[in-house]
Amino acid sequence: MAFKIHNTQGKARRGSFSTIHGTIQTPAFMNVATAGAIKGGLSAYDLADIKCQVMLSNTYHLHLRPGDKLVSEMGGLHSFTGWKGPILTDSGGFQVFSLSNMRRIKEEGVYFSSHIDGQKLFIGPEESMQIQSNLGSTIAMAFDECVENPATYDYAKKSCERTVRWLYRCRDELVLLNKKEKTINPEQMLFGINQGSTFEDLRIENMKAIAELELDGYAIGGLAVGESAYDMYRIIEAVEPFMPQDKPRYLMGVGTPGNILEAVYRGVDIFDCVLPSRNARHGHIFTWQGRRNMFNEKYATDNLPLDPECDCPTCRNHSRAYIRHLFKSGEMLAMRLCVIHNLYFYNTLLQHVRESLDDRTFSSFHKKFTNILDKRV
RNA sequence: GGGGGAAUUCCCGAGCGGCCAAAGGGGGCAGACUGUAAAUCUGUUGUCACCGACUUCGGUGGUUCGAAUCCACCUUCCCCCA
Repeated sequence: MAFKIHNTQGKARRGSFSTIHGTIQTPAFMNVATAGAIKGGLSAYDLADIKCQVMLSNTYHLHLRPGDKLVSEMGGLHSFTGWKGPILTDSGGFQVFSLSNMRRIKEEGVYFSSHIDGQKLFIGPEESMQIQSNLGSTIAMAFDECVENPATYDYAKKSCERTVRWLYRCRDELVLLNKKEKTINPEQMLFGINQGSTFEDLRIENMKAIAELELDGYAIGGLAVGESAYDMYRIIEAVEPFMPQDKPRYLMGVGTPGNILEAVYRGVDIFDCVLPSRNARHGHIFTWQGRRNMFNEKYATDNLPLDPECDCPTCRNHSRAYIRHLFKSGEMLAMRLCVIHNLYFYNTLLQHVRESLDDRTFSSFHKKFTNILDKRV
């Protein structure tokens, strides 16, 4: 079995997930590299320095540019980017949400107008699987609709039933693709995605339906799209009992350090989020004392590292005053240094979560940090 | 020596009698960002007793009900001719 649970504390699970590109220790954070690179100027050779276990890339974006066929010709995403570890590719389902004003959803799939040049393109379940197969990622995500919030009950129900039909098509297509001769990763795995907006009964019904497919893992999608943290935790709690125990559970797009601790506490194993990298580029950093905005005047003559409790390459070498100056001067190094710090922080946070589960101190770790990490200092 | 032009809020720069505490940019200060159309976006930036009042547009003095805007002189800077 690919996924193994080492021990649990309450709902929280300490596990490992083996893939042909290496074993992922869970709970884990996946580092977002939408177009095949972590924004802010990080190369694959930087990923070890930020303790990255898994890289995440995007089907829609790589299909548009440079094209999945080209990536395939270049030997697949691993060869193309130089990252040899596990890669998860998101299916394009999030773009159904984020690019909602330039697409139309039909039963067969989604018609997009390219956000780059307006060109018409179609992505359905089969297309998404074909693209992800060409990319050769470790884990492919099912093509879904990330439903916007708030949604009506009727729309959420219709959408999530369609997403289930799409899931069957994704599964069937991937079985075929994995058997093809020139397939880059013949062992590409598939995760299904739970939807149902903020309606507990829809979420549960949907989870039961997709669990029948016995996929490699299960994700909770459609959260952190504007609903309250209370609703997010409520939905996780509602769905969790119906998620297979022996498969990794991935909460898509979440979240703040506090969100992640709360979700681990409720039984989630894997996360990804653009917050640490995007905020870093905007000068906002995460530390063990809370969040900081490096643009703030108070850091102008502050000679301490970003986080005195951090030993990332940035904190080992540079002061807050210097990094503030780099931002003020428009130096791209500012972004790179802060992205390195924030991702190191997230990956280290999850490492501490794992260690606390190993020695059964997660509950006090959770209690100690869940509130302070999201606060501003 | 002669002729012409210009001085605006931290900076650049609009404004050419009332709708001007004064466009726009820059800079400053602050906020947002959750499966990345984001090195982006938003707010704010004379003072205060801040739904109102007060002091600002090189200086001084005028014209006018009313002036950053018109007139006179002064100061400084720029350009052209000698």
